[in-house]
Amino acid sequence: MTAEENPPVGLRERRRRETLREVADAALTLFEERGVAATTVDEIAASAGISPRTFFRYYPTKEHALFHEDAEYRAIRVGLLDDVRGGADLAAAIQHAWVRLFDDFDRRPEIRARVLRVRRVIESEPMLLARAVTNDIDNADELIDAAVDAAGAHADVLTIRATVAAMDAIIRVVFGEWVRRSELGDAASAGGIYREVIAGLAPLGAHLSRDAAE
Amino acid sequence: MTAEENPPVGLRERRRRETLREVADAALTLFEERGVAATTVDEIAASAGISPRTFFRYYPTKEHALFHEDAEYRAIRVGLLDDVRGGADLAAAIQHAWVRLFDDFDRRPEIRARVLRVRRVIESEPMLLARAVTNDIDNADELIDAAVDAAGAHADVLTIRATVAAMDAIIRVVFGEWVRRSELGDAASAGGIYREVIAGLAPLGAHLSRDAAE
DNA sequence: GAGTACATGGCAGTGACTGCCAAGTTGGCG
DNA sequence: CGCCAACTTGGCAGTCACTGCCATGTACTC
Repeated sequence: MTAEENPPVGLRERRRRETLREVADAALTLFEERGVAATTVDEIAASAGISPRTFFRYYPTKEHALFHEDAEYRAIRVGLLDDVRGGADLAAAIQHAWVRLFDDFDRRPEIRARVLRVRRVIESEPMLLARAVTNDIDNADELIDAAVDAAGAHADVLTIRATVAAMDAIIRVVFGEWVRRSELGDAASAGGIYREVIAGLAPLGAHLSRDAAE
Repeated sequence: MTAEENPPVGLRERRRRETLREVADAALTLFEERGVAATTVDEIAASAGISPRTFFRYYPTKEHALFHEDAEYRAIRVGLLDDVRGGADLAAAIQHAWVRLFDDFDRRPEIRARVLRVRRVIESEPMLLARAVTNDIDNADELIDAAVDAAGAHADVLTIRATVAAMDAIIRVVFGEWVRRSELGDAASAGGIYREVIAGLAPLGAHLSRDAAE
């Protein structure tokens, strides 16, 4: 008996996931080849072997097909939520989650390669960057709720929001730089870039803690 | 002779600016009344007294009509660019520019009211929030270039990028909180919220400068 | 006052996305 | 096995955002 996830995986569900993935791959490839604007939903659907009407039952917009969340990504996110709900320091937990993902990139080239392809397309079109940001915002809301719950009655929601927003912004910069360097042929490590950014931000950090003391 | 801007303001240009503004107002009002998705370009155009075809000669998408940049805003941005090009500390200059704008809000209720209306609509639709972020990113590029120029040969572009991104993220949180509180009937001051956020971020700042020292 | 550059509006076309309906599949159950 | 119910798919028609093209008007130039 091949071990599958236990209860909620019927045969239908597995097919659905396969199709989801195939459509995402088709979209990614076409986006890379001819750009996002020049790719029609009809083409993506044809390339994935489904009708255009069905495409929209899998993804609400053509851009969404690019943001198919792979398993590793999801695992990291769930782990982060657990940590935070368990009372971990918010900023440290976020940092830990991303560093873990970045380390994964260095260890597993096939994951690294796919994420890099996706991020490269994202950086190439402002529209996609916008969608990526809305994704970040959605995820952030979940994280903020978790942190608020963990902090209990005396939760400082505003600070929690600001912390998450700042960390997200930093991560976006890391991805941007990662793509930029890789396009220059530099096989940069995302984790390395992250550490560079943190180091560079030390003066700003000092500035922040000083300002508050006034 | 009424003092106008000197060289590049013909009669045509003035009309254009008026129309730009009228269209933006029409869009804002309709968005507030019935939501962004439920408002068609035809309605906005009709309400502003132009044809739909002409609408697209003023704004590339219906969302863009919301992001009409008013004079105060532009003045602040230009001032910031000058400061940075003049060699001012980047984070301090950004902070200074925003605080100046926030103080303007407290002093001039009509500006405050309009910005608040716009931000309220923005916060109500994730897509608009995303557009706002991409706008910020575009403006950021200009600012980053200025900072890089000012720093000369030994400019640390990555740190500059990260600094600007982090500050932008913080400002977005401020606007979000400002809208949230104002919807609760609380006539909050954006400047006050900014100071609250900075104070709350002190531990994160300390965290950042400590991490870098490791 | 004529000529030119530009702004406007209409028209037709493409492409994203939705609701609706008909046909095919799948899964459960007697 | 056979049958019903639930679900999935694809086609069709419709709305709306947005674009290129062209004819007509309006503003600046000399």
